[in-house]
Amino acid sequence: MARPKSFDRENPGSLYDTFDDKHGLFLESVTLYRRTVVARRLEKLDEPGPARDRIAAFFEDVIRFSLGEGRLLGCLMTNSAIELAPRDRDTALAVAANFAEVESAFRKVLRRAQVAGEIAADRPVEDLARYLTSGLQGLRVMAKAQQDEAALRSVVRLMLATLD
Amino acid sequence: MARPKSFDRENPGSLYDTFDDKHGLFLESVTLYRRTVVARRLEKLDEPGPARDRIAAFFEDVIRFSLGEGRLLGCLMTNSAIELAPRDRDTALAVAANFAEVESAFRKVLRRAQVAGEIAADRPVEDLARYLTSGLQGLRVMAKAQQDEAALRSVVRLMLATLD
DNA sequence: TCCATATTTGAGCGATCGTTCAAAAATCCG
DNA sequence: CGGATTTTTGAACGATCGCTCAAATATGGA
Repeated sequence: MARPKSFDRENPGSLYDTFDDKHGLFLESVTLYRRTVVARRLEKLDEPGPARDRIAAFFEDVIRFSLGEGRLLGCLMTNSAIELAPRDRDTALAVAANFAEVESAFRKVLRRAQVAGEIAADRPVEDLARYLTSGLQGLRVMAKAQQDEAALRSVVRLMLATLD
Repeated sequence: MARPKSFDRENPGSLYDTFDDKHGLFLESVTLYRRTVVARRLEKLDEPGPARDRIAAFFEDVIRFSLGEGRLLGCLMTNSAIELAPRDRDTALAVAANFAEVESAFRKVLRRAQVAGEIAADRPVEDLARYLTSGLQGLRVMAKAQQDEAALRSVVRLMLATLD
């Protein structure tokens, strides 16, 4: 794990006073990330306007981020799921809770779309929300290997077609 | 990176004679993985029978692997995409080539399905193949966080519905 | 002001990392 | 056989890891 010199060469002690150990510091970082980065992103699904457009805009944002600002780092939750979750129970719990949160946000907007008549009332909202969450993770992986914006957009287009 | 003691405490030299360095060894491992594990899995898409059933069986295999034998390690290509690709050009190239290969295998089976009349001739095979590849990666991430077989299967069900 | 207490500091511990290489052992050739 | 060559061996290097703690400094109360 990268560590700025100011934290471990000049004054590692303060870090170990505040958090118990490296693992504790990491878990706190995950919590902070969820409360800021993830929360902010999910809020976008709640914005006014046609619910389906909100979902499309959400994925458009993710693509832009993945190919731009977040090209190197990607998403901490996706990275943690792949790198840490299988061998670290605490991380696994945090990641599972995060995915549940994302799913919940999708459910909310999908129900809104149903009420607005944009999505048929008999579509399985729970399954669709999970499907979108999984598809989101797929995009994050794909974006790391090929920076082809048009390709990623075509994936999103087919994902959104499932809502019809 | 895990290293069996026999390789680096008893005789690290032989390893450095065979491969230049740790990075070279890793790239050789990726190549071997693609030629064995990935190739074997993709062959399943070529087996006889209705093409759509082949795709369904393929994803069923992936779910079984992800929750069973591969629960801890997962897929080397997915892991490499997330962990290494953004900072290592060689890995990025190998992962991109791998995903292209997966996509190509999906295209092949989708075309077969079109010829057999199982999938409408006007469906965009290229986009669908990429969509399935991305969806596959999504499953691999989801499986690391929640070992819920029914949930993963419901995702696959919706993915396959896109083929209709 | 003076002492007690709290905070900041960075040197440094033992472990492991990626890697090298001299010495020992095995193998080959005449 | 014997000597030259190749292979095997594991000790060890410098860097970095996660982490600790005594000493230096700052701060608070009397």
